[in-house]
Amino acid sequence: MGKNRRMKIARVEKDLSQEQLAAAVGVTRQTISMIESGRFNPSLQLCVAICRALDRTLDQLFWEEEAE
Amino acid sequence: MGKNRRMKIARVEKDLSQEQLAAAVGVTRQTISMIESGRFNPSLQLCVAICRALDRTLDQLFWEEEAE
DNA sequence: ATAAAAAGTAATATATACTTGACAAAATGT
DNA sequence: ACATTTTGTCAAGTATATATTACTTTTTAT
Repeated sequence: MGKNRRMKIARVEKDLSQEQLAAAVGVTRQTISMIESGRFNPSLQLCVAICRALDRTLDQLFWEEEAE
Repeated sequence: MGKNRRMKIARVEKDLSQEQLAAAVGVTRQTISMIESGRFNPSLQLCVAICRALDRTLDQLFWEEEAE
């Protein structure tokens, strides 16, 4: 569970503050903050809601290919 | 939150029982059962673990395009 | 340099994911 | 038809995601 830079970038590209994104997906600002800073494990539903708000898919924001 | 048929299909294609998949990802059989039958909201980490065990990505198992 | 907005973080509380144990129903193999 | 494996489901417990409130630090704008 590292930082989620992709999510932060997607949010900034959409010109949303953490608070605005939080309101859009129905959680608090703190929850968004902790997800971006990678120090917890959101539910699938929340991930999907974030993806829809930011016009991305799960793979684009939350999937990491493994090194080989 | 409907049934997750894609996950079940991917599991069967890999010839794994719910119990084997559960062991592979470190949860109980009941948890896998409830995810497949769509009556709860797994964590991102668990979704990722399931994807890795089944050689799929998040989009392949857990993303649904919206109708337009 | 100052003010305002945005973001990090901490403590306590609550909702819910997930476990454990157990039993029944359904599926599969012989 | 029977035995075995797999799956569905329930009740009660534990762990953790998320809320709430509040304070501090950083960023952005004037």
